[in-house]
This record gives sequence, structure tokens and C-alpha cells, in this order.
Amino acid sequence: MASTESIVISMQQMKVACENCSLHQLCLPLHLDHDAMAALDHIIKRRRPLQRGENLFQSCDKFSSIYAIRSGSLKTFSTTNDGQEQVTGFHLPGELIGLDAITTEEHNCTARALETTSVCEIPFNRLQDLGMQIPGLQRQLLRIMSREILEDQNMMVWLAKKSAEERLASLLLRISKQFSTRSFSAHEFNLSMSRTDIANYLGLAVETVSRLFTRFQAEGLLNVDRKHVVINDLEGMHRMAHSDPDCGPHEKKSLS
Amino acid sequence: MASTESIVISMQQMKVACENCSLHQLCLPLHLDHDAMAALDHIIKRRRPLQRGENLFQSCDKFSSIYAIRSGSLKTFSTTNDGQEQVTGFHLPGELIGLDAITTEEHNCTARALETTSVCEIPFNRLQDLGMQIPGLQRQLLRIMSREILEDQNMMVWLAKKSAEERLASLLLRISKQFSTRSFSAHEFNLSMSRTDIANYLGLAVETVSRLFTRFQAEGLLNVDRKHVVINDLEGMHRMAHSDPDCGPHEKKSLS
DNA sequence: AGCCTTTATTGATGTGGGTCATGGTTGACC
DNA sequence: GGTCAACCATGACCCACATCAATAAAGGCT
Repeated sequence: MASTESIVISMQQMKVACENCSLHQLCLPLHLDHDAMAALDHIIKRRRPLQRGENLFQSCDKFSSIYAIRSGSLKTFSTTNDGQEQVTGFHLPGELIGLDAITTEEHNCTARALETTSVCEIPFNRLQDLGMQIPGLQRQLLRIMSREILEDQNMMVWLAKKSAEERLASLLLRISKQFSTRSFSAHEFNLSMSRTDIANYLGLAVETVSRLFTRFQAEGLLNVDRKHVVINDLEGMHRMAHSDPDCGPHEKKSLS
Repeated sequence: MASTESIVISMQQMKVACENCSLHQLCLPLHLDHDAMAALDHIIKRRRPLQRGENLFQSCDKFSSIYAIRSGSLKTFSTTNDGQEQVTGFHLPGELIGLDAITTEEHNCTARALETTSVCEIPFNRLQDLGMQIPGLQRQLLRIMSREILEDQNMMVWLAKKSAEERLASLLLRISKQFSTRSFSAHEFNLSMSRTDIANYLGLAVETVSRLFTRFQAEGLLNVDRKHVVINDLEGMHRMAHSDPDCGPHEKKSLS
């Protein structure tokens, strides 16, 4: 038993080496040379995968690292002063989370795995030190944060104005896009989050989300069975979301 | 005429020297030594103040600088593909704008002065160079961007869930707070933006904003006459916004 | 298996705030 | 002063979505 487990772990470690990681261009698309990549790889901590429901970090935890998501998914949420949970985002592979904690030096939200999820932990202080040596790295970090600001602002625009159906359609399209860039089907996937989380995130009632799924299905846009979603009419979904196929509000713009 | 104008400009230039600027701790609260401050001061470009309606930058302009607001106010807005204007923010003295353009290297929104407004222009490339020499500066820049991310996320939470009255009350409280930290009255001020801009920003109809002002007045919370606002019951406004006096959604957290 | 909890669906009903329409102010310009 | 264009206020109406309520289905326990 112990031996198979150690084999599993060492294979995992091989797989997560930054240089070989299929996601590295999404984490830090720097085109670093081999040495720089090795240095970056060196500071990254491996962790055992998180199980569904486990927290990566919690609100008020001291900030020390940012995290790159390798597989699985998380939600981030904060708790309002009256004890209500507010979902602030769903985070899918290739995204970096924890950036909002740099300023306060403690986390402002809790990040909880929605399914079995593996992440790379990047200690921020060591990343900063490395940034002093590799000029491009600092700039890249600024660029990533800038992108996050931009996306959040788009999201704000979107939340302020969009109808329930536009919101749900946009979210589904974002997830679909996400899967397709990971070479999975853009048409068929499992939602890792509950209806409640979706509703909370979108600022809607659960019942509304549920009804929308039913309606989208009735209109032939998709088939849904609990968490399993098959999108039949991607273009129709785009029309529903009232967003151009490539500049939707949820769109994660490529850094190229 | 020419001589008085040159005197005005030189006084202005004296006043905006970073070291003496009453806002410098808000722009870049670094506690830099004199030399570092001088270096920072040296790269900052002065501009003549913007008149109401003038653009600081426009969507799709090439990104080259970030801007610190010294006085006055601006709105930022983007234009949706169907030609609608969407206000993404009101920006008051002490704030830094343009950070969202780092990633795309062009501006994604237009920044327009709502009144006579003066800003410091900080060329980003030169700031980056300076950052290589002054380690704290890079970190501070990351911190400022992180704060922006945090604030935008709070704003998202807030837009997703809050009622019309909570939205307007929060905005008024943010403005009030803003004035009070600048040693102006927290109770009495002029709104620089139109009802239409407010409604657009808050994701409401103009009529709703108008009615809310009337209702707040009827309830004795404030007095309003066109742009002029007197808040009679700050605490009542906080209750209306459903936010603790010091952790409201619109709150610009001090970096301390 | 059986029980319990959590999650999802669906229907009935109510309401916040959007939309439309009208009229009043204010200020810029001739 | 008159005219025109923004801007703002207010009433009448309506609809999208929340809320309330009931049921059903799906895991997770022992």
C-alpha cells in the first residue's frame, strides 16, 4: 500500500513540474528560458489534492501564497456581517487565485474545492524575490493582475445590467469555453457547483436558476440532468447571453 | 496676461511636487526616502487641468501611463457593442486609474472629467524602470492593484445582491467618506455626476434614482437640490445601505 | 435496506423597479 | 427676453424575478 502511494505521488510530482505542465502558459506565459523556469519551478510547493468541500484558504488567513489551479474547481466566497455566504467567483484550471489578498496581507474570502482539485502553491515572497532577478516576471505579474481588474470590471458592468437569462447563459458559455480550451468538449460537461452556488453568484434566486435551466431545455438550447449539461445550440446560447462569441462579459481574454 | 499665466503654472508645478503633495500617501504610500521620492517626482508628467467633458484617455488609446487624481472627478465608461454607454466607475481624488490597461496595452474604457480635474500622469514604462531600482515600489504597485481587485470584487458582490436603495445609499456614503478624508464636510457636498450617470453606474433607471432621492429626503435622511446634497442622518444612511459604517461595499480601504 | 439531509423542480402569488408618458427647471445661446 | 436642449421629477402601468410552499429525487449515514 505504502509503495503504490509513493509511486502515485512521484508521478504526480513529475507531472506538476512547471516546465512540463500543460497549463504553464496560462499561469505565467513568460517564455522563460530553462533556468528561469527551473527557478520558478523550484519555489512552487506541491500539495496533496483538495477533496470536495476542503478549503484552500479561509477568510482572515494570513496571506502568504497565490495559487494556480491545475485541475478541478473552486468557489470563492465571503461571509457578510449577517452571516450570509456570498459567492464571488468560480475558479477553473489555469486561473490564479489569492491576488486580492496582497494588499491586506490576509485573505478576504474563503476558497473551497467544489470537487477534487489540485493546485500549485506559489509563495508570494519568494515570487517577489524571483521577480527582482527576472524582470519579465514582475511585469507579467502586473499584467495578470491588470487582467483580473479588467475582468472584474466587465463582470460589474454585466451584473449591473443583465437579465437572469443573460447571466446564466454567460456563465454556461464561460464554462464551456473553459472546457474547450482544455481540449474537452465545449458541448458536454458536468457542473461542479450546486444550483444554490450558481444562484448566489449570479445574484438570483435558486428557483429562478432552476426554471431557467428548464426553459433553456424547452427551447432546445441544452439538455440538463442535474449536474450534467449538454449544450445543443452554442450559437443560440450566445444570442441568449447577448454577447459576441468572443467578447462576452465572462470571457477570460487570452494573454497571447 | 502671458506673465500671470506662467506664474499660475509655476505655482501649480510647485504644488504638485510629489514630496509636498497632500495626496502622495494615497497615491504611493511608500515612505520613500528623499532621493527615491525625487526620482518618482521626476518621472511624473504635469498636465493642464481637464475641463468638464474632456477625456483623459479614450477606449482603444494606446496604454502608456497610469494617472493619479489630484482634484476634481472623472467617470470611466465603456461602450457596449450596441452603442450603449456603461459607466464603470466614478473616480475621486487620491485614486489611481488606468491599471486595467496594463494587460491589453490599450485602454478598455474612456475616462472623462465630470468637472475641472487635475491629475498626475505616471508613465508606466518609467515607473517599471524605477521599480527595478526601488524594490518597495514594485511591491507597492502590486498592493495597489490587489486593492483594486478586492474593491471590484466587493462591488460585484454588492451589485449582485443589493436593492436600489442600498445601492444609492452606499454610493452617497462613499462620496461622503471621500470628502471627509479630504477635510471637507462629510455632510454637505455637490455631486459632480448627473442622475443619468448615477443610474447607469448603479444599474438602475434614472427614474428610480430620482424617486430614491425624493424618498430619502421625505424620510429625513438628506436634503437634495439638484446636485447639492446635505446628509442629515449619516447613521440612518448606513442603515439604509445595510453596511457597517467602516466596511461598506463601496469603501475604499485605507492602505495605512 | 431505511432514514435523514441536502438539493432540485415546479406552481402560486407578490413586489421592486423598469418603462412610458408628461411636465417642470435650469442654463446656454441668440 | 425667447428658444432650445439637457436634466430632473413624478405618476400610471406592467413584468421579471423574489418569495412562499409543496413535492420529489439523490446521496450519505448506520
